[in-house]
Amino acid sequence: MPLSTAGSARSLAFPAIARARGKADPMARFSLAYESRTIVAGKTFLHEGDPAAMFFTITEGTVELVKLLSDGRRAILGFLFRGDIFGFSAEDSYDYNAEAVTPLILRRFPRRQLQRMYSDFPGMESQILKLVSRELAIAQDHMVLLGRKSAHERVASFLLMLFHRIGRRDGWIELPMSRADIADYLGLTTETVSRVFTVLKASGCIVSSCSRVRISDVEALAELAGGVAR
Amino acid sequence: MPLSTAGSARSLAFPAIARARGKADPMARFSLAYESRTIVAGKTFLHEGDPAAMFFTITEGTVELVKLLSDGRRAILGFLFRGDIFGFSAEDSYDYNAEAVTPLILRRFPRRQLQRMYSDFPGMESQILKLVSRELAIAQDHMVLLGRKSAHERVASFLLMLFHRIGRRDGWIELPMSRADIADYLGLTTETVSRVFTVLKASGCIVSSCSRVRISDVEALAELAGGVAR
DNA sequence: CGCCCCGTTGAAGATGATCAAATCTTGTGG
DNA sequence: CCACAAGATTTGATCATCTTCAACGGGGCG
Repeated sequence: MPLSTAGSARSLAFPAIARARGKADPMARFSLAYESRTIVAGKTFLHEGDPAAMFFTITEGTVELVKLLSDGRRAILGFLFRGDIFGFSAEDSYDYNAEAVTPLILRRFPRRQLQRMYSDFPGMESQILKLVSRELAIAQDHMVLLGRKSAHERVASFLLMLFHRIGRRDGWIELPMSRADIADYLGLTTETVSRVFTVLKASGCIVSSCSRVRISDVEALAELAGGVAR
Repeated sequence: MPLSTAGSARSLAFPAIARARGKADPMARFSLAYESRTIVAGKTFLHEGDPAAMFFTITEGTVELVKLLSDGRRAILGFLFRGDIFGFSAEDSYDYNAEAVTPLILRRFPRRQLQRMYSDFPGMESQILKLVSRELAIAQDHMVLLGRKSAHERVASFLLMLFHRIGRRDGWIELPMSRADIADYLGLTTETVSRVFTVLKASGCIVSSCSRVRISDVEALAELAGGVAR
């Protein structure tokens, strides 16, 4: 059972689950609740305000978490990839939408079993806590980006993040999301994102067609991205 | 990692601790670790990258969590008030600075006792998890603000948040932080913050002197703040 | 084949930043 | 208690970045 999360969490969640699995009975019960589900690209399959009955892991595909303002402005809180887990909430209802960026295969679990899981599998709750904490750290970095970085820095940071998350060995990144999605994630417009891509290409930092990017000069890009102080 | 908080933390952290306290022995041991400490206004008392040995609760005063970019740009992740708790981390080191906005009285606790606390006091870890989850939800709202709201909307949202957190019965809010702090929190400049205050005053939404604000027209301000869609 | 959506590019405009200076606060010492 | 200095806030003028509005081209899919 794939419980994991952004990047490094993968290495944390799996051992916990594996350990849990060994203990047979309660986990077997839990496993029965597994439900694999496919979702077409573009579908909003989880709505803000809905009772938070399930949480999910991504078997295949890319998800985006979306918040909307009443006048239609859109903010993307984050992108999620294979192995990531989401749908937890302190509240009884979701507080964002989740959309399928690509066709999805998800597993979903009833949240009401969480409490039982916690007591049945000591260590489970710690794993979840670590997961959420990491999520928060990522959110904080993103706040710095949104509050203080220029358009160029935002796009550069985004590409480096993507490369780190889903970059392939040969250096290419497949972009599952549209320019509009990138813009809503970075607090920019599609036009600005597009223009920055053009500049980065012209300056030799990246090679890119529409849905693929290769970072050809990591240092230059990292320079552009503007790191945090230490 | 960061368990800081806002709003709801007050209602969570203290009861948890209080309940724990009742249980005598292990908690007594824990209590011995309590250490009250005063800190002068303006001091950075917790540094990004330092080993995360302690976590804190605020007995009196206001704290800000700060991230710096290498060129000096500053982002404030959040403000913390009496009763808030912070300094948790998924990592072994803090990943932000904490500064005293006002003179502080803090209690600090050794983080290495957390694990013991969790096992000694069932329910404790759940409280912490809830706290962090709430923190994350707040961070997500702030990302929407930073990514998609105008200067006016940001300031209006900020004032409403402050009123909700530390507003007094008579409607006045004491602003413990400077315009520069507000700017770094909202992703603006001090000049812009100041100008927006001026406009809000002129339009009759607020009454304000330098370090005090009264919201005279909550509806108008809420309108300006621009809520989330539902 | 043709349509439609997406991405790109161009031109003009607006919001907020930057630079500069005046005014107000606050804390200190006489 | 007052004067003064240092810092914070406000205001003004100008500028830059990014947005908005508009149009064009290309690729995928019916």
